[in-house]
Amino acid sequence: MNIVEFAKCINVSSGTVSRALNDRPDINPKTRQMVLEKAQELGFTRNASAHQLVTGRTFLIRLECPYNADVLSDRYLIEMARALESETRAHNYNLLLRLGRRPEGAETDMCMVDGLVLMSGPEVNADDMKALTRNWRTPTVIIDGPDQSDFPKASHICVDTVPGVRKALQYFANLGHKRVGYIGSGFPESGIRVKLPALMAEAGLAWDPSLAIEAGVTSRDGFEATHKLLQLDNPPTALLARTDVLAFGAIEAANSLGLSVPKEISVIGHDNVEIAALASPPLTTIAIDIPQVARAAIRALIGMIEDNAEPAMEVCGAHLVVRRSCAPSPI
Amino acid sequence: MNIVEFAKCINVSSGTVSRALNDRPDINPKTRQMVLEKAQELGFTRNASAHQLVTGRTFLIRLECPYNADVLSDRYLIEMARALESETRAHNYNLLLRLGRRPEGAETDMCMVDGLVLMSGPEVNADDMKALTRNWRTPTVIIDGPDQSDFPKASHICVDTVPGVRKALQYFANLGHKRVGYIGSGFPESGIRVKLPALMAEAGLAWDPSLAIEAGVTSRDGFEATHKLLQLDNPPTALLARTDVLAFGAIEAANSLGLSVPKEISVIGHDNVEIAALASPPLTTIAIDIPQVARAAIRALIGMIEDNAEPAMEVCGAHLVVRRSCAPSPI
DNA sequence: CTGTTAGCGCATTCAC
DNA sequence: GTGAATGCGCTAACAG
Repeated sequence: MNIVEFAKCINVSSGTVSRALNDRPDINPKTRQMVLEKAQELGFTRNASAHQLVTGRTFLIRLECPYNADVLSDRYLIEMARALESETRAHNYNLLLRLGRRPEGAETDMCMVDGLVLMSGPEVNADDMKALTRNWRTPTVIIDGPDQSDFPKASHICVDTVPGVRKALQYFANLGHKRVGYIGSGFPESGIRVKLPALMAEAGLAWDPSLAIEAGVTSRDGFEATHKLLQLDNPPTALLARTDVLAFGAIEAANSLGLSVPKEISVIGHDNVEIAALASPPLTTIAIDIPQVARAAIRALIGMIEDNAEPAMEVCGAHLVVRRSCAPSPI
Repeated sequence: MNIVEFAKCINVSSGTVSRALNDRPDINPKTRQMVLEKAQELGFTRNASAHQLVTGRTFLIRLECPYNADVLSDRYLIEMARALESETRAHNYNLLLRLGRRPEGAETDMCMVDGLVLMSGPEVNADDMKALTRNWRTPTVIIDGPDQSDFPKASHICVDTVPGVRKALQYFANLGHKRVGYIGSGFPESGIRVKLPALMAEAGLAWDPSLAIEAGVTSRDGFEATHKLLQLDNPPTALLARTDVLAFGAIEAANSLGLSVPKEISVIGHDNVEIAALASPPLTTIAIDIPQVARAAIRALIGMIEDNAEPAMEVCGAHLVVRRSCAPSPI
């Protein structure tokens, strides 16, 4: 049933139906009410394509993740998708999902969107971005790291882990720890590693380079790094790991040396991986407030779409999820 | 630029352009070639909404996950979304994402789709399904467990974990294990628990009910259950856990009793959680072949959409991902 | 406030 | 093989 048939059924014109459906002011409230009720009753739904054609709006937002996420970012991805979806839905938009790199060229896209959410990632460069946005003709928000790429036409939501690290170190300091070890990965580019001395100082902690050690990615790597660390003459009493997986390895290493976590040694991870809460002990970890990021992103995007707002820029800092892997310093 | 303007630019009629774009036979191949090249050159893209209006097709498929996944199914969800997205894209469709339960009523959906992929889940009932599909007017494929719900108008892809359990037990048997323990959760509804005696027999393993023990969901629960199991007079040499998280607890428990995995005790998990590959030892686990499920689902769905095919039904069994948490029986 | 009507951009007849 | 004309279902502008 189309709008004119439906209008005939209920003895009004198609114009009136359209006004009711679109919540226009120039209609008698009682008429609107009646139309809406009848629509429900007779199961009339307007044809979305025709609506789109004439308004030029699709109420579609596309989420692009143009990289092949490694296992560790899966959690981040699904949580982000979940948050973005619920946020777009709250604004009556639908979320289109596109994962992974696109084969070059061949973009016969049977689908127009009102806005774009671009997740930036390690393997994504400026040209990719430009291609994805078709030269920024569509309102776009980019979710990326603190070193924001320079795309003046797009909104930016920057997720910055440094505040989380800051809180973790402060937390250690408050628990009386003096010697804090760091198990990193990807030295030297790893942004955190270079900022560590300053962050330690900020928390009132002494900085000892021999306590910062590079590991790989598996829990075994964390295990081995921790083994070395704990066999130092003056070992750390607290450990900050670059990822939760490394942290799990660290806990294992401590246990294998007869040290219990958190009583004798405290551990903080990073990522808030799904298992972290279910591990024993439940892992304290640095986490990004994903719903907050999603909220900021969609707010900025819809501002651009609906109110022609200027590109916005917002920074979302990580925080600390306190569970049970930390305790006061034994020393 | 619309189709008629573009046509004028290149001195043909809009009809010809349309024929070229839609790959119709009744056009001179050279003309088609020319039109396509010019379109590329001038950056002409046809308006998707108008195309949709006139053809009634949107090339949109919606993925519905009408339950609030617990952390453990996140991995399953993201992997499934990834696989479905890549599969739909291969067929030139776009994937629309909808997660979580919908607020009842209020379905003013600004969006028409050609097909629906419904992930069934623990909290989903028949009425939910019916509401989501608008009484099965849209081609639908349901991805659910082996106890398929009876929706004759929809295609079904059933994921069945039993074959995975079968392979795990067979694997244990081949390694010479005689006493295999089971750490479950959610007794007695847990389908696997009731089938266990038969499956054990099938693998040539003796069935001892005292070796099947119920645990909760955290790794601590797995730890405690395993502790009990290993202090039996005649303890198992191999352990099958209902989830990877329980398996991690089991490994910890074994270690704490001075037993090394896999040398002295073998462990198999279930879910292929992201950390499983990065743990030490890397965990052997029962996993679903998600890309296979996605392929089957999209194939069935597109058959219904494009060829008016009958609802299909396919079963996808789980398999075993062998890593390094199992070894020959020490006894 | 409501009915009438002219497009929106495209695919698809029908003529040629 | 190609061009011209009709209609898809809706919104918005105009007339009453």
